[in-house]
Amino acid sequence: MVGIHDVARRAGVSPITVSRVVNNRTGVRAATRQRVLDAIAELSYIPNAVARGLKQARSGMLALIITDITSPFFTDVARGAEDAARGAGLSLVLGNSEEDPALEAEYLRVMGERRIDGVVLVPTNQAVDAISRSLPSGVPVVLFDRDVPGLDADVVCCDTHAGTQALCRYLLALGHRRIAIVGGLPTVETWHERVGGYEAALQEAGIAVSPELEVPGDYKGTGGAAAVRALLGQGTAPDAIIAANAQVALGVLDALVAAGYRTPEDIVVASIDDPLPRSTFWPRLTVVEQPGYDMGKTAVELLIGRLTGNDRAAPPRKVVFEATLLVGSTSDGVDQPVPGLTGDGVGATDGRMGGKKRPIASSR
Amino acid sequence: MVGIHDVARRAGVSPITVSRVVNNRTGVRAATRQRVLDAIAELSYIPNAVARGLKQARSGMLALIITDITSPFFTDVARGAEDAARGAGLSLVLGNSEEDPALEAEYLRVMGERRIDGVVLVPTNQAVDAISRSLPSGVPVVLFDRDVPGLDADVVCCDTHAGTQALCRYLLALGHRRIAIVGGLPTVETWHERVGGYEAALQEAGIAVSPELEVPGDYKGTGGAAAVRALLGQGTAPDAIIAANAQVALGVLDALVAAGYRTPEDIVVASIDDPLPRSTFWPRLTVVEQPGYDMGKTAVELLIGRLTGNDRAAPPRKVVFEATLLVGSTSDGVDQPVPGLTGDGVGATDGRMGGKKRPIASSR
DNA sequence: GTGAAAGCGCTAACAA
DNA sequence: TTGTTAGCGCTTTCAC
Repeated sequence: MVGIHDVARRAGVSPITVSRVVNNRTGVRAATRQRVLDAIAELSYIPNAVARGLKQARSGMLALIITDITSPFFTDVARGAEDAARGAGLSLVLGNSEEDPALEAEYLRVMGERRIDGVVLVPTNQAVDAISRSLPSGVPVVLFDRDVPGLDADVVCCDTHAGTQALCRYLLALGHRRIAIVGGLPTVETWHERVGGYEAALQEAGIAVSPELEVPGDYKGTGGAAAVRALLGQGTAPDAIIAANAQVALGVLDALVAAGYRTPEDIVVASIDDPLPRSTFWPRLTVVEQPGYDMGKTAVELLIGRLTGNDRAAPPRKVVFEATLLVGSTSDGVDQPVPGLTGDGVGATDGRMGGKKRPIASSR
Repeated sequence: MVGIHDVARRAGVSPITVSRVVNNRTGVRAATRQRVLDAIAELSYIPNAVARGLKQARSGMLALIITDITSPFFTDVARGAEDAARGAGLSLVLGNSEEDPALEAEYLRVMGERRIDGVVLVPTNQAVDAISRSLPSGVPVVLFDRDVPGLDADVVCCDTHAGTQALCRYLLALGHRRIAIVGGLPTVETWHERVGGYEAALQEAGIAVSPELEVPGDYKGTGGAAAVRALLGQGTAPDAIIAANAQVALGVLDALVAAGYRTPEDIVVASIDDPLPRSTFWPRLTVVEQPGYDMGKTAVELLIGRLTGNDRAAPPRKVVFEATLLVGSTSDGVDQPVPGLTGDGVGATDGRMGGKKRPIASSR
């Protein structure tokens, strides 16, 4: 393997001069620079980022650890994170924890040993220990999608409480009274957030909360289908069902069809996150959408802020994005965002983030 | 940052002994090992994989460079690749080329500098140069989904020629005569493969190939929708449409609905790859499915074979997986694989791979 | 504008 | 079973 030394000899300079050229640093005469560039080309020299990383104590890599790589939401997140990382010359190492704390801990350990420069983590409920044990101190962490109390980390998430509340309000406005919410994982904060928004909307409308209409699951399609079967086994069928995420929505629709129900004629289905790319498919669901791409991008940008030193020691920040209600054909004919229904201060814009996707930033 | 030296001093041994303990090597007395482990725990020592990588000239990382991270097929691939990599103690660095040769070259350059141990690459049509220029010689490459002639690399792909042929045969058996195929990217081999299978089936049935029924696109939903509009603008509408991949299928369905056509009553839609996870959604499409998870897993296993030396210098291998025809409700009521229709030797099993997903292995 | 010396943290080869 | 020596390929510090 040809090294910086070989290039230096060939160009008749010292290794450090080659280093300066490779890293585009000033202080090299144009003629010298050209000689070095020629030597690099002639020898097909490829700089060794591992050696550079060892010396500089920076690997140039970030970790992205998510809980479900097949979820369209996290796929969007990964794309946003990737774009932001590449833009800063960083690479993204992928981890897929499958909601398993042991797997999460294993990933954190490996990432720590690889001297990852920062981590975007969708935490399980046992992440605190794993983080402090596995990561070298000083490695910045951005918690994603879920907050974990008692951790000195930035947080990027989406206000699905307000989003679900808006969605539920909308269903109530359509005249539905027996609304179910199904499919979220009870060990994860986001499920309780969504149920909270749902209950808030019911209470506003003076409707009693029925525990049997809140059916948890595992954020997967099978759980959604099982929830529907459970609901239909009860005395009275619901007239609307809110699926806790995209995959659950597909399971719900499948189970409804299998049981002989039509959507939206018999039972309306709505969802947190769109199960289909850009809502292209028919029938369009009414959904509350999280801006996954921008959330992923923002998470990496927060990490980069910590790394480049500007924000190195800033207090932990929490960036909350707004969910957008998109009304589709499973509940009615409209097909536009309905911002008015979001209410409660959601929609406020924080200047720092550009406000494109309406994040609401606040220190914690 | 605490290093191996600090641990050694604390345990009263030499650094190399600590190294042996950390790497679970034999030749350390149990008592000594325990002293070292205690010291590691007391100091919260985290081994530095960057330094180890520099010394051993192995980074312990593989690259996965795909062309569309939002495609459900490649998502499955990533999951399979991830699982295989983790099982071998390797990490996966992600790249998303978006079918852009420049971006692909950039990723290859960065991965080369990071001294990635191997690459799984979904190549654009300009990959040959980028590979030879950017990767240190000796880094094994597995071409994925698409073959690139003249490259000393293993290949993992799926026989979508046969798959599309089977799908088209099936549509012909249902009585369709004006069958279109839409949405693939003409710069990519896989489109021509699929069209080839389509034409073969037509010719078997004695039906002339009509160029206006072969409408390319970009493997995205918008292209599928545009293709449908083009087809409907022609004199006679097709009675069946084969979408070149999952995303195209959604665009096709969307455009059909928008134009007032029903599926399957007016025009039957079928697809290469299922646009929805595990076919849970209704109406189920008739699809030809590629085993993405196993293909991704196999690709990484091939790389590992090259790395561990068993197959280090073996001639390039090509592993061809079989596509499976799954008949769904958009074309009729059945819902099972139809192996009989696959014909032509597809379905043969290669012992080496276990045959679970029926790969057909052959040296090139 | 350019270079010499030193060392990042680890492990291979050899020695004891 | 344990330790010593040397060096992976690069960049930082200081000197010229």
